[in-house]
Amino acid sequence: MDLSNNTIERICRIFGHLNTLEKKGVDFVSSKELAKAIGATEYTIRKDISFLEMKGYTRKGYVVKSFKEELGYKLHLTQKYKACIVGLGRLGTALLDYKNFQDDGFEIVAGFDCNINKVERIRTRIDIFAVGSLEDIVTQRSIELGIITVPAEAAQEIVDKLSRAGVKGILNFSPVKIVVPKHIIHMDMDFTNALRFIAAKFTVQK
Amino acid sequence: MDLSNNTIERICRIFGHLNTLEKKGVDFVSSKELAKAIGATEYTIRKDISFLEMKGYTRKGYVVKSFKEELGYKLHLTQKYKACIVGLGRLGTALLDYKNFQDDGFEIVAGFDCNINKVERIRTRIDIFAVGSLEDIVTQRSIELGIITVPAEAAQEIVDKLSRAGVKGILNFSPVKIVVPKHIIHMDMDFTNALRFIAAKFTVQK
DNA sequence: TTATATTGGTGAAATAATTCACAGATAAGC
DNA sequence: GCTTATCTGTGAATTATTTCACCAATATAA
Repeated sequence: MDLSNNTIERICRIFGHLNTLEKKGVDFVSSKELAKAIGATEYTIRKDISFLEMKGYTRKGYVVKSFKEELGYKLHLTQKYKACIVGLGRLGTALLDYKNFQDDGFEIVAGFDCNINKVERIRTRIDIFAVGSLEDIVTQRSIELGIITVPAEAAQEIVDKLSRAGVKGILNFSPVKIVVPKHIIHMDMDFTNALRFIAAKFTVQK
Repeated sequence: MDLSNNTIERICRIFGHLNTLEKKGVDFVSSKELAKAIGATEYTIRKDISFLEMKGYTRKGYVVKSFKEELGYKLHLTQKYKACIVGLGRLGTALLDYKNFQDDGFEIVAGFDCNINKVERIRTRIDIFAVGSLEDIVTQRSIELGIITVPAEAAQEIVDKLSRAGVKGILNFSPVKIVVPKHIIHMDMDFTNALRFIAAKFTVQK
């Protein structure tokens, strides 16, 4: 398959919404409803779905349960993923126990920090280690995802460690551009830039 | 001005990078260097800059200091913005003290939670209130930005309160689509969807 | 049973965004 | 002082994305 980032992003949101609908006991959902739920047009949603070669039913829409399962299968969202968090400041420790991750099949199985004192002090049921043992632990535990919550100046070093340890994806919360090998998927979550974006749009509207 | 979201996003990142360069004492920066620093092509960067009707110097690039100032002025990123955080769970309290916000001119001036006990328990220098007084406080203190870190099911209610209280922008960390009046700018930060996106790209590459 | 109103699927059209190509400018080197 | 290499600015070309238009299917209602 050969999908654009926009399409993948929307499909992932659709998957999340289907979860919600399933819990509510909804059986069918139309492209129009999906579009409204994730903030897109019905045309775009139908095109996205057609890229995945999936089918709905005339005058009824898509069957929530089977549609979600097929989507999950095709996008590998049904399986569990093991993740680790590097940098146990306020944000990192908050994410250690972030319930939504666990609910969605992303299990945090380790936390790392360069401050040994912190490693001893944090109270959590998740195993905490010094950054020095990152590569060993990530390899041993077959951790596939790295979540980076270290300060900007340390981010690239952690990216390199995670890359060497063999993670397949990185979610970067530090506010700098990181350089990541092409075969590793990564995404940035820059809070400050998000606020800047909002502030800029106050005046520079499209 | 009439800029696309992509352009605004990149320009904001450029602004952030110019800050870094200025602190390092760098005087000039080329479109190629900027492109590398924020992950874009030099063509795109130059186009973005041309939309803002700003000029660089042949064979030297852009003057870091004045360029940053002009950018900050044009995009209203130089002024201070007052923000509040609604929902003081792990993430919300982490953001209360998020240093990068303050450094970038976004000042958190209030926190809100529906749990009164929590309001009394949290130790921070920022004023904490019950959600019941949100509209009053936001209005009184002329808070322009609302940061939402409540659970999914409470998010829309908070959006409505913030809207009535007159905020100009909303940064939404809850994992649901929120409905926001058109005149209010908003942006979503959905961590779980970010992980989904990464996992989906493992297999569905573009 | 028939008509009607919805709903999906999809090629084509329209828009949007990015990249290219190259002219113009000029700092640096010789 | 002349040449050259490099850097910006921008119209044109290309590529990507979204929207539209409309057919096919079918549940629902009359």
